[in-house]
Amino acid sequence: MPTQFLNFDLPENHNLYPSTSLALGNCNSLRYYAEMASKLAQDGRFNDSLMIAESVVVSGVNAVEFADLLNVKLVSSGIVRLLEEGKVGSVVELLNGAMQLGIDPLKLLDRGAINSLSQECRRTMECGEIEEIVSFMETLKGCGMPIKDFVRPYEIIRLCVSQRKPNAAVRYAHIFPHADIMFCTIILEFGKKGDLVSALTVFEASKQNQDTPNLYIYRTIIDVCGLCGDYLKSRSIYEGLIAIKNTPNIYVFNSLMNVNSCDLSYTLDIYKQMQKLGVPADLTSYNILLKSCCLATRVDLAKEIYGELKLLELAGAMKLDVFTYSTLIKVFADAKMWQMAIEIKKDMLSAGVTPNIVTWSSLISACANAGLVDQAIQLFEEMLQAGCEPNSQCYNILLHACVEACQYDRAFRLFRLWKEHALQKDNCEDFGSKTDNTIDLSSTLVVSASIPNCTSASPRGHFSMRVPFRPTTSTYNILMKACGSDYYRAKALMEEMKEVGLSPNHISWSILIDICGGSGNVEGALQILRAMRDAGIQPDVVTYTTIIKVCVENKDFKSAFSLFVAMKRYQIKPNMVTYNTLLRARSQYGSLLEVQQCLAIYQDMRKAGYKPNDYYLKQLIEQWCEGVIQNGNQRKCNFSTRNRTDLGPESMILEKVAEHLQKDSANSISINLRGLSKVEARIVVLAVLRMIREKYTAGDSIKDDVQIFLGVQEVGIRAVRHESVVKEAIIKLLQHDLGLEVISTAPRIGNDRNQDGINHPDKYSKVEENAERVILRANVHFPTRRPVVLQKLRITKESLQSWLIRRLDAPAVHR
DNA sequence: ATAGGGTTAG
Repeated sequence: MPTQFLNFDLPENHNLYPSTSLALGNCNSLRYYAEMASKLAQDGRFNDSLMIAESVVVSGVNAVEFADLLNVKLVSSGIVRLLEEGKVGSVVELLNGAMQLGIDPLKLLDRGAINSLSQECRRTMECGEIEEIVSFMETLKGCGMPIKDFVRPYEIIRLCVSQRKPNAAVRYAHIFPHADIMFCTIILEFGKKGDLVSALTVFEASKQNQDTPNLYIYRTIIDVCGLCGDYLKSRSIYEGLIAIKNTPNIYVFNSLMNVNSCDLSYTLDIYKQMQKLGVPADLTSYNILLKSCCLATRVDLAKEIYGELKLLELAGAMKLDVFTYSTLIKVFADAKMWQMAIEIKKDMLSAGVTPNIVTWSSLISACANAGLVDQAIQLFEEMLQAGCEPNSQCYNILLHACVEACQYDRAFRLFRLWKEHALQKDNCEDFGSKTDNTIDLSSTLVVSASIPNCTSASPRGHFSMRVPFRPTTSTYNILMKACGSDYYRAKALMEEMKEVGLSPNHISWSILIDICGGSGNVEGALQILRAMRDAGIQPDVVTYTTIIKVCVENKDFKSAFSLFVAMKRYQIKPNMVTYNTLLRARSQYGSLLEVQQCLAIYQDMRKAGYKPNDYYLKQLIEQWCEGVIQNGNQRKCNFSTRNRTDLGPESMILEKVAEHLQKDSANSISINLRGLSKVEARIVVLAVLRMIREKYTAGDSIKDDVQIFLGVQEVGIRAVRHESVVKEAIIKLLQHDLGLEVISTAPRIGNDRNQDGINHPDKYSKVEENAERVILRANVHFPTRRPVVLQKLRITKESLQSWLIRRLDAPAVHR
């Protein structure tokens, strides 16, 4: 018997040894202890109450028998009181304690207590104490309470998601008998918030106590990868599934293909894998493949798939649906093949598939992309006649069609028409109820099918239908584009957007910048960029590219470059368009700094993984380098036509030039021509000379000879020949074209037919050539015995100096 | 349970 018992404030005549008396089978005693426990609970002394219960149970009494004798009202009032005092912990202990003794905690609770518990749940929820609420839920669930009635599971999940608490969410999921379903919901919710890290945490936790993977969860996390833009992650999740020798089902495959639809080759690969694993593709699989073709602009392949699908349909194995046809229409719409899109529509109708709003939108978009506004409007009317209600997106496509075709007035007329109808409707319904002058465009409007300016042969419809017209931010953005160069009109539209309760987004601001900058107002455009930031809208890569374009167009290269630096500081990754906009800034290079800046951008572009395939840039650099040779346009022209064929797309010339122009010219200059072709070597040498000239003009003196490394003899006769060709060309360039003094400072290898012969007797080279053959064979076993002979040229300091002075006397042509 | 349409920069 616990000694604490003695300290209790017990009623008179109590028996300190319940077990003894109970052993005597005294029913009254049991009733007595139950009452005592109840009273203690009423006073909030749960520990003591539990102690009695424990003793009773230990003495061999059935817990249920004892529980039946407890006074629910008393116990419940104690629970209510403690909850009011905020002592949730004690209540939890009581409930857990009862359970351990085999007493159903539900038997201790009346309606009032349950209400209090429910209130406590709500309070904890409102305080956002997610860990507490989950613990509480665990207890309540353990007691067999209907926790779903206390707090809706979705609320708890949302709280976990907003607080980024994946572990709490996992604990909560485990409360449910079918935790997997909860896991999916949770993963998806994290995904919708873009929190892939948390989603993955939940995913990993869900794998813990599972002998076989739940494919539903796998599918969900793959979808979430797509939602969060990390499609590569979805691949590793799929590989994880394959690694544990599990065959994914069609849902996993379809999701994986969908998430990776931006990569057609991968999608096709997965398609093949599923065939290999014996998972038959369904219509969704094919629809996703079509989507992937669409994204990859592979019209041919999409056609092929369509052909196969038609065969399958003929065989009765498939029934193409509205998704198939809509996607196909999109394929052709994007490819500007509007007739084909119309063909698909015919196919669809004859197959008995009804076009829906998406199909119609894609069809309208097909005409829009082809610049056929009348056709687009005709289709719009046809859609209305078919009883299909347009939505905002559809309106936007139509407006965009007008804008693309530069029919700005028409776009505004359509917009005004739709808006007026909305107002009419609004006035009819609650006339005079509006006190402010804001326009509620969210109501339904009546639109007549007869649209102004419709020159097509379409029937002037006398029907009208109820059409919801809700302009979106997109609608206004398109209209802002329709302002052409009218900056104030665009600005007014942005104001109107705010008045109707829409928020301008980064696109709206970018358009405004474009329009402002289009009129040559660089400073104004820069101001808008600042205003945008002040408004809390973060510029994106397009915003920056737009404003860089504005600067470039107005020859403000300094601002363009500093904007480029700024965007990188804001961790906005430039893309191909950004780089090209910057690199195409100049039609000719002047200063060394300009060239260095440009090459830095070029190198950055390469580092970012963009293919440097810019002939224009190469041409500019070559032009700049050639500028160092003054005499004769003839030679220059000659050269530029020749080198365009010589510099293949693989040429690393810009990289090489960049490398040399970055060198610190304060120290001695050296030029490394190893591995370069004749043409490339020429450009690099000229680039360095031009740099020297620029630096000299700026006040730097010539400190040393310029070293030119031609390469190391190591590859064999062929390489030697090639190198001597380069060497000859460079010597010719330096001596003949530029009048510089060149000294060859290394023992020559191979048959050099050059005339400069300062210190190379012919017999020496013969010996070397013979030695080469021998060494090549021996080299396999004794690599260290291979002689490494560096080919080197040197331009003397003195001749450079006199060259530079000559330069100054006769100013350069290319400036 | 999976899938589809609109707006910005070259």
